Amino acid sequence: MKKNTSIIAHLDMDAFFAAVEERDTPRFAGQPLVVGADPHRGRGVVSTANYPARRYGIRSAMPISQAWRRSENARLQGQPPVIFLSGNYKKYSLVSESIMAYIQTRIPLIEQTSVDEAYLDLTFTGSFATAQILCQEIKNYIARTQRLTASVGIGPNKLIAKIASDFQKPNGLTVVRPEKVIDFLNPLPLRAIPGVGPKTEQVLLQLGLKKVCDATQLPQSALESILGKWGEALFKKIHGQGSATLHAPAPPLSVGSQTTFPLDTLSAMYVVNQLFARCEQVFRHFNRHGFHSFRTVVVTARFNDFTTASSGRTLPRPANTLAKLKKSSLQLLLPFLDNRRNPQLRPLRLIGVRVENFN
DNA sequence: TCTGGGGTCCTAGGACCC
DNA sequence: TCTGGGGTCCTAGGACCC
Repeated sequence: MKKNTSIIAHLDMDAFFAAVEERDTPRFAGQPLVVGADPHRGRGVVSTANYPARRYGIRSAMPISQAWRRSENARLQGQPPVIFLSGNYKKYSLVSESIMAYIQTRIPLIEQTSVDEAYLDLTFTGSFATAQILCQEIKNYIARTQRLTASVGIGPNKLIAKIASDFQKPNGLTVVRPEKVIDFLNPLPLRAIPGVGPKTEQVLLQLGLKKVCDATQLPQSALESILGKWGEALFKKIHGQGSATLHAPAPPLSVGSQTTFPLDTLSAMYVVNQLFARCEQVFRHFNRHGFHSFRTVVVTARFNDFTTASSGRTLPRPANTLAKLKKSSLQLLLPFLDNRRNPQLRPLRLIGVRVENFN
């Protein structure tokens, strides 16, 4: 008798925030568009670039000033400039809720991992062919009712589904049957493996490891000696092993808030006011989650050279008042405003506060 | 016109305890 | 009559993800 294979899908909305804006404003259709920070004021990054903007080399997390430069270069060459929008996150989350609610009417078990992504357990369909039809129906529904596209990957576990959803973006539907997993992974760059970021990629490239099939030549022990415990996890991933278990949403382990100042500063009054505003925000969220107390407070400071330091304290007993949060975070902040934890008295560009250890 | 904000997980050293 | 050895908690930093 054949072993029971799980069938997992990963659904990922294409350029979600930008696609919603494009949909809702007809004159934006087909134009390069970026949702993110205001390129004319302040500091920040690209949140989402639509596909025309990506053709200018604009990517998520790119400094908005750099995106602006790319837009200007394109404009000087007679191409349409980028439309920059600050984003309406309430709207995006309503669109997301509507899509996820529909999916739940079709599929008993789903795990939403962000505003625009979810895993779907399609094992109940009994075959990859039926699962594919169901996913196509969901894509059709999203296209018809929301005028948005999603990319879907289907595989025997969450890892393969996730990689597959990224394989043919946008508007893709990629099915990787269990017997095709190795062939699917082998030619991919190692960067396509979730968890391999810029640093790990660099380490692996130095060793001549560029593609998955380069790394699968190595025994697990070699990856472990290169990457430590993460090497063991990576070994499993490049061999296609992953979990097929979907998880219910769990309460957060920490709640934080941070802000980058418009200008770097060492003004104690300004920074303390900003810190207290972050404390109030954190305290609102802490209460909204229904937690009774927190026991650890962490303050983060980022200096004008972009180095980041944090200082935390676990209280002798759980606390649950805004006053206590402000008092603790102020004590943790002060060393960043003088020589104790800021040797050259570098101006601060960011301050943040986070609470952990809930009850 | 340098580099957001909200998170999770892992590591490593020191304190502390039995 | 040189420095045991786990286990757990705490702190700081870093990689990564959306």
